[in-house]
Amino acid sequence: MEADKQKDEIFVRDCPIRNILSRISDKWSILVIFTLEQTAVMRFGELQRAIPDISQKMLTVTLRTLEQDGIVNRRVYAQIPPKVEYSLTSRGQSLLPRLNALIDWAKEQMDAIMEDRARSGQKASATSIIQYE
Amino acid sequence: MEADKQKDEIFVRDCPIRNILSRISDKWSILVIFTLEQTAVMRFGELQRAIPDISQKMLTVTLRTLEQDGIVNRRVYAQIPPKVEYSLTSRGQSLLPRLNALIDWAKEQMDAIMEDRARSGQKASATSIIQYE
DNA sequence: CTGAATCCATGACGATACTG
DNA sequence: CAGTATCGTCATGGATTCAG
Repeated sequence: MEADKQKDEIFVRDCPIRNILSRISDKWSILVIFTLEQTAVMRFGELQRAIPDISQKMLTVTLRTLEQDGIVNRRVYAQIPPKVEYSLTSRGQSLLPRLNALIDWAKEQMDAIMEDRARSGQKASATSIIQYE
Repeated sequence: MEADKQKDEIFVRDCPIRNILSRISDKWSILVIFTLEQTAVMRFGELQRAIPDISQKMLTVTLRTLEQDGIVNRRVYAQIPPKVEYSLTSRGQSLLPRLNALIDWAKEQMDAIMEDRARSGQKASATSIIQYE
């Protein structure tokens, strides 16, 4: 009734799986989370240097979303020049083991998948930012 | 040297995490995987009925990708009308525990996240396709 | 029944410039 | 230093149509 002009923005299907996956499966969230795992507390500029490919905009957006989801803390110091520190919340830390389980699986399967995909014309240069032991 | 006209399509950063996440974090893959977990072998039409929101195109694309990654099997019966059955491969099944760990976490945190997000104007109708016990 | 092919809307993302 | 604002590009995915 109230949805005459525009479509209903409420979609019937949004299950927990999709909700959580959409939160961490964007382009940069995982990378930020793992970067913060290695260095518990980081300033904005540090994160940017640790993840060279990310733009300021996307780093900001990613951090804001992670903050909204209670995965990272954002601590602002009232000083000039500004100083803002980011760190994982306990919820963010509780996510790590699960994420690691998934990534371990990924590493196990990666070679095989790459071979399977070879004839599909898949690129794979392996310079990764985060070191996996 | 060979990249004069066009940009290099090879991006320096593609780490295993991103590679695997990008494979399962599209809109439908997870849903298909979990649907196939519940009913081991399903025909195309069954999958479509089990996931009402998905379009034929996206179901096809999703299944093709999952097949390329060795996560689902595709079995074609040479008959008219066509009959195609999909099922999880062993690799697909090995993914499930990890995925479940993540989803358990998601369920645990979901309520809290929703409350945190309330003031951000987040929609959340909870009619999910897959039942979580 | 199981797709393939096409067109198109949306939103994610990147580059750049500007600011307290 | 840590953002915000704006704009352009491109991939994702939905609707529709055609086909074996």
